[in-house]
Parts: sequence; structure tokens; C-alpha cells
Amino acid sequence: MNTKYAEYEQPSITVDLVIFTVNNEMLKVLLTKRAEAPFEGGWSLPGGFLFKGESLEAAALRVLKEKAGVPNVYLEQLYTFGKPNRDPRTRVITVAYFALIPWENLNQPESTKITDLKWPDVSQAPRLAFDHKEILNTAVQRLRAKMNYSNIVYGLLPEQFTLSDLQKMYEIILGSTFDKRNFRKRMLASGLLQETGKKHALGAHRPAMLYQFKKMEITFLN
Amino acid sequence: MNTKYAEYEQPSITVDLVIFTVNNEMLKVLLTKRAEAPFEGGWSLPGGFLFKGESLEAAALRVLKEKAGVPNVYLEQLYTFGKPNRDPRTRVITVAYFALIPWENLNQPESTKITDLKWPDVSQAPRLAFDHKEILNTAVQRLRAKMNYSNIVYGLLPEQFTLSDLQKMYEIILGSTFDKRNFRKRMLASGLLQETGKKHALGAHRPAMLYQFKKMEITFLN
DNA sequence: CCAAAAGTGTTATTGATACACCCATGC
DNA sequence: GCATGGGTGTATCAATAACACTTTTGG
Repeated sequence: MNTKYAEYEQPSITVDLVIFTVNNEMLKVLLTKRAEAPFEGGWSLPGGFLFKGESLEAAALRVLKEKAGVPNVYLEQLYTFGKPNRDPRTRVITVAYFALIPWENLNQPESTKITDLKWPDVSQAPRLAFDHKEILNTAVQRLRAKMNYSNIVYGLLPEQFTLSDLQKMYEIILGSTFDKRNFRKRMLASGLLQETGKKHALGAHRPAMLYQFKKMEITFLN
Repeated sequence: MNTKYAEYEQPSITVDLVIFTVNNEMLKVLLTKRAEAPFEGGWSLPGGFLFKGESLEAAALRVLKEKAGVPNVYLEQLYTFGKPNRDPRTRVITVAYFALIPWENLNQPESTKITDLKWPDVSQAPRLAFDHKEILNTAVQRLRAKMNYSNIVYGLLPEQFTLSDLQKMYEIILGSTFDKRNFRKRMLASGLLQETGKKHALGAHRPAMLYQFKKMEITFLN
């Protein structure tokens, strides 16, 4: 078995990123306006072709830096999409990743040619090029699932946050509300949080205790 | 952005399959002996190059039929492995799938050139070619995780089975034992099983009721 | 009657849910 | 002093875990 036969596919490979953030009480996803055909002028997930000798993860981090200006984020391989005609030009297989970035950490992207970026609410994303809507849906599903059995929310919060911030994240992403007392009990019982001793005062009300996640990898709860 | 630049990778694509079955109280995985370089004579996961115009899933099903002689099984995309030097010949990206087959359903593979197949216990698999050990480990992890929150065990059992068969599957795969009464209570309470009314008599003991899964997709419990 | 696997209920513990008021601060 | 969000406890219910004996069959 080798590649000398013409019958074997040698497709181009892209990585496409579903980059989430939360701002203004909504889950947002980064989209780029396409400068070239196909789907010129349409919106798509940020992505790029895999370079020679580049690992998939390195390509994902490269795109992340180009488009979101952030190298250090939660990044996870999502799924590989490879239907033969998903790109009208030629065979292109894409390895999709999803990333989480706290809104506060977003920077201007370094790339100059990408001027058209936007962060729509996930629920109001426009039509997307290729099969990117399917990729987006897959990512949203995965994010929601992981909220329930991991501390992945870590990737969306700043270093320090209040329990109200944390609860709001869950409510925004899962689209449901929680009882404040039960929520706090559960979070504190998980053992993943630690008090910082600092208090956060903003606005005309009682200042809230700031917490941070203990330094550890993503953990699966239950 | 297109493929006219030499800097973009156009790798060969393979699909590799982690095909599990349970027999003789052990979780087994299908391996093939490599007939060609690299790693000639060594063991690897069954796999094959992606054909022109073929979808990834179609390629996975093709390999499944060639190597395990079975087209109808539980099949799920696992992960895509693409480190630049994972294949010593050239850049090869592999999309790994994992499959579950009830031991009873296994047939002789159609392929004639593949004479060297074996089904070692997962815990006693030999050294594997490429990064296949990593792929295998990833698959085992995923299988174990899914046992806990889905009815994926469906893929390893024959149409009809006893509650003891079911419990044994869980115990073999998860490597732990369960209390019989609690296990049966949980399974029956899940609502996914139905009695067939038939009884299974084999050996000198009381015959057991046969159950089957209700016709439905893979379901996530809890 | 013996060996082997099937089948069955109750209690204790743990985790999840429902629910309402006082506190600290800025203006 | 009032508006705003922060912070707290208890009672009920549901799910899980621990635990041992009787039943049916073949030989």
C-alpha cells in the first residue's frame, strides 16, 4: 500500500477554528469575511491551509494568532470534515478545532489582510461558506456537553472572577438559569475553585469575592 | 488562499480503525500484520489510504469490510493524527475511527491478501507501527468514557442478551465489578431495554430472560 | 441433592432540588 | 434610604450504594 497509484487522494488540508468568547451576555463566535472565491464576500470560520511540515495543532495555533491575536487559549480538536465536494474547487479535508477565549484577552489580530472580522451571537450567525454551519453546530454541541461534565468554562473566564460571573457563563452557554445557592454549593463542593482573598467592587453594591481555578488540567467532574 | 503555492501540504490520507470486540471475557482489538515497509512484519491497526472521491466514512466502512468482513457496526470518528513525521515515508495524516462488533457477528474477511490478522487482548497488544499505540489508547479511553454515559454497549452485544451478559460487558470493559441487584435496577430503570419474553437456557442452571435494546439511536444517559 | 447462574427488596447515604431573606456598598 | 448585586441554610426528593438469600435448572 503506497501512494504511487493515481487512485489515492492527496487532498489539501485546512484547519478551521470555531473560536468562542462570551461578551454582552451572549456566546459569540469569530467569523471572517472571505476575500477570495469561492464564497467571496461571504462569511466563514477562520481557517487556513496546512503548511508543509506543520502539525495540525501548530496550524490551529497559527490561525488563532493570525485571526484572534491570541496564542494562549483552550484549544481542542473537534472533528474532521471530509465529504468529497465540501469545497467546490478541489478536494479539501478540514480538521476543525474549537477554542475558547476570555473576551478580556482578545487582541487586535496581527494579520493585516484580514480586516473583516466579526463576532456575531452564535444564534444569529449568518449563512456560512462550505459546511461551516455544520462545523459550528458541532462545536456548540460539544461545548454545551462539556460544560456539564468538565471545568472547560475555565477557558472563557479571566484569571479571577466572581461566583456570579461563573454562574452567568453557565447560564449564557447552556441557555438556562440556576438557583444561586445551589449553584454556589455545587461549584465550591467541586474543589476546583479557590478564594483569592481579594474583593471585586464595581458599582453600587456589595463587593464580591474573587475566585480562581486551582492550577490543574481540564478535569472531568462526576 | 489556494493550493497553487508549494508551501501547502498535500498529504496522503489514511483511515485507521480501532475495531473492538469482546470475547473470552476480554476486550480485544483487531490488528493486522504489515506486508510491506515501513514496519514490515510488524503489527498495526487495520487501515487504508483514502481513494479519490471517497468520503472518510466510506473509507472506514471499506476497511471494516475488508478486514473484519462486517459492514454493519457501530462506527464513530475518533480523532485525527497528523504529526509531520508519524509516517517515515512521507506526510500522512490519518483519520482514526473506532468500531464495535459483537464477537458473534464476525466473519471471515473478504480480502484475500490479508492473511495475518489477530485479536489480542487490548491490555496485551504488541508494539504497534507508527503512532498506532497512541490511537489505540485514545480509543480505549473514549470507549470507557462512553460506557458511563451512553448505551454504546449496544455495539458489542448480539441482538438478544441476558442481563448477566450485559453486566459482564460493563465489567470487562471498565475493569470493575458491580453489584448485581443495583446494576439490574439501573439498567431496567433506564428504559432502554425491553424483555423479549424468550428465555436463554445453556448449562445446568436456571434459564435467564433475554432482553434487547429498544430500537433507537445511541442515547446519552443522565 | 448438588452445582451453577438467575432473580429479587430494604436501608443508608449521598447528591440534587426547591425555596426567601439579610448584607454591604455607592449614590 | 434606596437600589443593586452579594451572600447564606434547611427540608424534601431522587439516585446511588451496601448488603444475602431463594429459585430454577441440568446432571
